[in-house]
Amino acid sequence: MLHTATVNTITSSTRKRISYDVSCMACENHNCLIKRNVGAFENSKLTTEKNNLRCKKGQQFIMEGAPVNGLFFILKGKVKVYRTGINGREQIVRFARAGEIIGHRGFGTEEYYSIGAMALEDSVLCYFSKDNLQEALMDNPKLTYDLMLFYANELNRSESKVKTISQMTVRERVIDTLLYINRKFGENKGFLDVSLSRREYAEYAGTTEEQVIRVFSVLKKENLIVAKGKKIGIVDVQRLKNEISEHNFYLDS
DNA sequence: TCATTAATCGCAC
DNA sequence: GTGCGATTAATGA
Repeated sequence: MLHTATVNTITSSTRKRISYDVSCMACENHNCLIKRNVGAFENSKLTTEKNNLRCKKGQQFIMEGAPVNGLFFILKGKVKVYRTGINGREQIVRFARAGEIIGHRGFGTEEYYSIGAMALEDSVLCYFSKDNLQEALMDNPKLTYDLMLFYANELNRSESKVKTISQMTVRERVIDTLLYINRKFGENKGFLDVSLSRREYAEYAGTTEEQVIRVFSVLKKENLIVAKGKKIGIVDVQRLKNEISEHNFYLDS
């Protein structure tokens, strides 16, 4: 009755919702834009009509070409955002962790998603309808400003990624990818705290799976990384950074 | 455990 | 650098 009383707007299919279907007020996720500004709109429709969505690992929750009705925030878990290229090859646009926004480029004038999104592990998402969010943005400059900062960052990163892909060698692109993953997800017990396939590294770096494998095994020999199956660990972040910054392409983002 | 799936390597282009 | 196929390792039901 207290904070399980959400739902009944968008999802017609009955999903099991146990915990995590929590109100924004009680939310623990302080990275979240909504949470950080929640005081301003305590009982607005934005928070009361929020939906929670549970995604299993590998589950796609945004389909390319689907109409945009709202935005997703990650409450818990990790997600990849990608675009399908010409020959069916995927290009991973970015990764996202708890507190980040998914599907924001579709916000505003665009009617359909130009990207797809998939959970990399079991995740919980918050879904806000476009209308409610628009209303909240109109009323809360602080929220709007925070969102703008987020957009600015994303734009900056995506611009530097263009440079990365067009001007760096494969080895450098793979290193750049590793550093990005490291910045984004951090590490745990010496390994990057996310489980990605070689193919996914390749899709982000803009190469093929084989190239990633080759670069990985070279880096292993040079004692720059360690690899145990899917788990990748960076031994010496600074040396990897140096290798890229020599070429002046490294941008912290 | 066994079957499926991913990682790796070698080789041709 | 890229792409294919065979071999080997890892994962999960």
